[in-house]
Amino acid sequence: MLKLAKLTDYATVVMTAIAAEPAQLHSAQELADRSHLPAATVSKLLKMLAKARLIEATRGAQGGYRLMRSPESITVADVVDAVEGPIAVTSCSIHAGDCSIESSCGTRANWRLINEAIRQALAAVTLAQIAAPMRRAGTMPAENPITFHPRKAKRNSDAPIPATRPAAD
Amino acid sequence: MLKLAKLTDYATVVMTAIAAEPAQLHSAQELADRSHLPAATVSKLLKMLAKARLIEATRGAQGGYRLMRSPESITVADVVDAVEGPIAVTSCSIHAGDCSIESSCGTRANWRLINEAIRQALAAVTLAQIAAPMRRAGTMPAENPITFHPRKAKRNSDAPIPATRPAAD
DNA sequence: CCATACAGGACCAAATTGGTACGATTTGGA
DNA sequence: TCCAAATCGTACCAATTTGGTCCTGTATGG
Repeated sequence: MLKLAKLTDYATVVMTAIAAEPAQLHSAQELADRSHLPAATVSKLLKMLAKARLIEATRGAQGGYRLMRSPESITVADVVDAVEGPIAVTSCSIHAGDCSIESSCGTRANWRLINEAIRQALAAVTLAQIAAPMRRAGTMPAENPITFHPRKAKRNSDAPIPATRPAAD
Repeated sequence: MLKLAKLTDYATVVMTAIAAEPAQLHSAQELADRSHLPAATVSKLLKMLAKARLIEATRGAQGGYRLMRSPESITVADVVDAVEGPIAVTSCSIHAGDCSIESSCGTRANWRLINEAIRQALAAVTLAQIAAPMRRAGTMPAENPITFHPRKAKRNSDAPIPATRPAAD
C-alpha cells in the first residue's frame, strides 16, 4: 500500500516515451503502441497531462503531443500532481478544516512534513533520468542524498530513477 | 492523492492513545471513546496491529492492549506496514514478475529507490514524537535532516511528526 | 458460571478507480 | 471544398478496493 494509482504509473511510461524524442510530435495512437497500453486510456492520460501543461497538444491531422518543458525539468512529482492531484498522505495534510478535532490536534504540521519529504523524493527524479537507457541504482553518483530539512525543505535533484511499466499487452 | 488509507490514519491516532500511557492496558472500547471512532472499527484496527506485533493483547475481563515496544521505537512506517501491508508505490517496486515488459524495463530499480525514500520519511517519525504534547515544526531541532543515500540508505530518526485525527464523532 | 474482552472471519455497502464511448472541434491535404 | 486525422471534453459503466459491521468462538477474572 501507500501505492500510487496505476494511471500514474502509466503516465510516467507515456511521458518517458515522449521524452525520448522531445522535439517531435507524438499522436496518442503512436504512444499507445509504443507503451503497449490501450489507446483510449493513453488518450485520457494525455489530456490530463496537457491540462496540467506538462505537454502541449497540436490538433488536426499530423497533430500530436509534445513536451512543454525539457525532460530535465519535468519530475515524477509533476506527473503525479497532473494525474492524481496534489500529493496528500492525509486529508488534513493540505486542506484545513477537514478534521473535527483540528484545534486540539498538533499533528497536522507534522504530517505536512512527511508529505513534504515524500514530495521531495518524487521531485528528485526527472524524466531525463527515467529516459536514460537503463541507468541503474549502483551506477549513480551516490553522493547527492535527498535531504529533508524540517523547516525549509532543500531540494536536491540528483537521484537517478525511472518508472515502471504496467503489465500490458 | 498518493494518500494512505483512512484506516492508517485512524491507526496512528489509536496507537498514539495507547502510547500516552504505555504501561497500562487499554480496552478497545476505551480507545474508541478516546479517539472518537466507531468501536467496531477500532477493534478491527487493534486486531491488525496486534497481528503485526506492535501491540499485545490480554484477553478476558480487565483485558486490553498494550504496546510491545517503546513508543520511541515504533514508527509511522511500522503502523503503515501493519495496516496496509508493505509500502509499494508501484506494483513492481517489490514483487517481480507483475510486469510483462519487465526484462526491457530498467525502471524497476529506480522505483525501488523512491519507495525507500518514502519509507524513510515514514520511519523517521516515532510514536513518542507523535504523542509528545503538540510539538510543532518550528520547535524541532531542525538539524537532523532525513537523509536518503541511494546505495545504502541511512536512517535518521529525529524528525518530530504526529498523526492526523479523522473527522469523527 | 457469567460478564468482559479479544480472535478471526464472513460479509456488505459505498466510494474510488480503471477503462470506454461518443459527439464536437480543429487542421492539413487532396 | 471536403474529408480524414487528431485532439477535447465529458459522460458513463464496470470492477476493484475500502470502510465498516456482525457473528461465532475462546480466554479470563470475579
